[in-house]
Amino acid sequence: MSNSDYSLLLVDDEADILEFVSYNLKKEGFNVSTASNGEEGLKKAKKEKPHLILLDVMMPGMDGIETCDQIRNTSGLENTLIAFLTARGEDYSQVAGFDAGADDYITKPIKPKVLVSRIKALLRRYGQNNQSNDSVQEFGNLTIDLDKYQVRYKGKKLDLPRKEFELLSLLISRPGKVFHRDEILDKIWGNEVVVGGRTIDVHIRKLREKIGDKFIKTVKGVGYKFEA
Amino acid sequence: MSNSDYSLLLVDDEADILEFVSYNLKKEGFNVSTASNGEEGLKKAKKEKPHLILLDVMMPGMDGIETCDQIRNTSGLENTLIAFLTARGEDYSQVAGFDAGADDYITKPIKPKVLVSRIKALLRRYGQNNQSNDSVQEFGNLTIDLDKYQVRYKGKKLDLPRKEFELLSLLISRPGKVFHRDEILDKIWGNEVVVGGRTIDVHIRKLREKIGDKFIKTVKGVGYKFEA
DNA sequence: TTTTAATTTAACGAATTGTTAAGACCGTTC
DNA sequence: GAACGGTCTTAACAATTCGTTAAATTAAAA
Repeated sequence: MSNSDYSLLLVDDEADILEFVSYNLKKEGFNVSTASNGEEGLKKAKKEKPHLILLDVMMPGMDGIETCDQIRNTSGLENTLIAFLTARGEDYSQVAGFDAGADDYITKPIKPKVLVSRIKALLRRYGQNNQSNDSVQEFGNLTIDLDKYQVRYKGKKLDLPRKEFELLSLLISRPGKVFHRDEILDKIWGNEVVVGGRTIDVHIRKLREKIGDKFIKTVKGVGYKFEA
Repeated sequence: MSNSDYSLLLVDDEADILEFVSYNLKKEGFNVSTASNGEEGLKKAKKEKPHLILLDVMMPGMDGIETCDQIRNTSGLENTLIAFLTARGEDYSQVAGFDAGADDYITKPIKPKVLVSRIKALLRRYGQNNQSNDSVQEFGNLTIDLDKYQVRYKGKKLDLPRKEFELLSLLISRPGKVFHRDEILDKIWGNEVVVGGRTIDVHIRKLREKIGDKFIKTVKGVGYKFEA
């Protein structure tokens, strides 16, 4: 799972901080949305169901602790990750924060890199809990499972030899994209290995033998591509 | 679930801290065991399988980061919670800590109440999963009990030697997934042990001798996988 | 048509894994 | 502490699968 698979909600009343933190998180690929007070945060949380909510503690109106409480009591958000992000490092509020059901309590100032590390650590566990380890991709009657080195064609299991499997994986990694012969050699054989000019073709042949001619297309003079 | 249902392992080279922290955690009802260096910590972790490990970063010999790495690569401990507990608040080590797979990074000095809050937060969210593990898995006429180091094949009890059992457990931990030879060596032999190239095969052979050829499949050039 | 590139086949050689047996190692028991 | 039993590792060789090449054939482009 990459960062772009996760959505974060950032709640803080200070526009500067909102912008600075949000900028840094977006740069890392996260999907970030923001709210400038507790009420708005709660509303957006309900609507967007983000994976993680970053909450400022001190806010006018509904403060962070209370917002956290409300979130925890909202059906569908009981298990959302919540981290306080605050300038106060006092014991009282930290303990209170955890008591309100927070998963982390991060004190400002904090460098972006460190913040990102913490967020990743939180999400890492989250992703595990909601185990959906799908390394499986489907294209019509063709299924490929990267982890299991397993290809299914028309429901039948196929055990492809390594090079064939890697070649297919590569093409599938970006469906539609044409991979130049050089590129294929680089990625699968490595640039120090030298093989004859027809080697790729033979493997393509064997693949087509097994999964039919529809998926792998030749682009003459250039290379091959996978098409769904 | 109360604190007394959880066991913690505390690893620090300073006896004072070990005693102080341990005292405070015990007072809260946790089952606490201690180790005064990385090697000892790793050993105890393997034996006791605690719910959470508190690791000092700076230690003579194997430091916290390395210890964390090793723990993460130990079969059965991949998902154990790890929190660094350190006097250093530098960015580098904090990021490095999370990169090593830690779940929290706590900087000293910290008041006992706050520490307990953090620990509770960690256990609250993630401690549940590793609880009440069935530890018994069934695949047709094959049964494996992780806790009891016990395998049954066609109703017969099999007492597998340790390495064979660990190898089987590893493969079974993610049925279908292909484990690369490197990966197997890492997880079962550890990355500092060097063994010959045929060692894995021989163990696989012995396993197949005992549980038949149907379960363990070879993926040539890659590794092995378990299939139900 | 001529030329160039891709496909297909079969066969060989290389690389990987399977198998067996023997010895090293370790803890236990007498 | 000597003998024993089981485990782990290594080494040597066999078996198998895989990858590559070459050469003939077909298809596409100029």
